[in-house]
Amino acid sequence: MPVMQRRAQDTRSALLQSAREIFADVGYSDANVAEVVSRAGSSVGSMYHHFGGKADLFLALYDGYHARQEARADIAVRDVLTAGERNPVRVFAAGARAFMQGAWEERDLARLFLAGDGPPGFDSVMRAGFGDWVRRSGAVLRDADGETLNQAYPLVLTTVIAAGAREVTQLSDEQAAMGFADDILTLLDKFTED
Amino acid sequence: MPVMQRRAQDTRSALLQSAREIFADVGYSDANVAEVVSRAGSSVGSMYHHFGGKADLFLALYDGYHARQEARADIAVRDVLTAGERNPVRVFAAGARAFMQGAWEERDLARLFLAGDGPPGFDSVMRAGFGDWVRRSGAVLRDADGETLNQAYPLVLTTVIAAGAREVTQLSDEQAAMGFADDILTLLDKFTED
DNA sequence: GTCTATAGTAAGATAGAC
DNA sequence: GTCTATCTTACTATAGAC
Repeated sequence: MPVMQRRAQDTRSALLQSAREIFADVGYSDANVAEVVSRAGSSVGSMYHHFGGKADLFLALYDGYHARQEARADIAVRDVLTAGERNPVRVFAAGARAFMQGAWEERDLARLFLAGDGPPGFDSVMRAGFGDWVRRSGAVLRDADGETLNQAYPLVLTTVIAAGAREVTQLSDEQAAMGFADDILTLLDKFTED
Repeated sequence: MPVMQRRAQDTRSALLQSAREIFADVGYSDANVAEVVSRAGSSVGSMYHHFGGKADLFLALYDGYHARQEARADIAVRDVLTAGERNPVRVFAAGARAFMQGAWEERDLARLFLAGDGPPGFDSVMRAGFGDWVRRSGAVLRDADGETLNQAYPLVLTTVIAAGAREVTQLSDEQAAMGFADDILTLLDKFTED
């Protein structure tokens, strides 16, 4: 991100905030750019100065969310390692749990991204990025046993956590949400034992 | 479906076939109706006579695919029951396997639907229908044990099979595809044992 | 039922003044 | 950087001949 004047930063932020509200409210395809710029108190031209268009606005929101999610998971993993945990399954679970908790906290955005309504191609972009994270974080699990791994393993990890996150964003009560998340983790445990 | 003259049926089929090819080729959002009717040797007016528009054309393709998938799974379950299988896990697995095999056989369509690029709201429509099937087919698994079920169980079944189907459509070799499908089923087994 | 032609509409994107 | 006005594209829908 290039250095930016104060006013430019403000415009950019206002546009992102407005887009976040409107996308979360009506979804990607039903949102229109005119209302985004209007609510932001900006203009179409300004929006196109800062972003490449509607799709790019959406992707910018995703980039921010994605970065925050990775940070949350990294911190959780670091914490559990600091606490002396060495069981790779439990280390991975700590990251996955933080991921689902983050999805719940930012459920307006998480719901949007997991709903499947985004710009063309977004679905696979998201899956790819998320898959990377699981492969990195889940690497420890693979090193644990020497035998040939079931090739479906990374895919199942990815999908189950993503599905858990999606489900959790539908719950308004935090206790219920994290209870569900823990049920997901219990099931994931069954993969790794025996 | 109302009774239809021969010519009307032909037009309808030609439109569906053309839509199938074009959607599979460039995806939903990049497809345009003009080319669909052109390739079908039909016309815009005719298309609007038979279908409600681009989205409806897409949904009609999905309805057909979905019906064929349910039929395949039902037959597989019936066959395995006829063969004397009584283990509910293996009965369910037979249905799930047929589902993934069907996705591979019609991978042009399956890829399209699982890619996440469809008319607004299609993703949740599909998830809902697919969830119904898993709940019906997976009911046997729940009756098997008396203990309180992990609430994440149906969700995990759904997502893992769907993800398996999506992955399988990417493989051009049938052996590789079904090998992957079996790896998925092996992992699902781990949920139900112990 | 099918076709051509065309009007209407919505929204994303661009140009160029300030 | 920001704005207004305009362009372009593409889907939807309709009218009316055959």
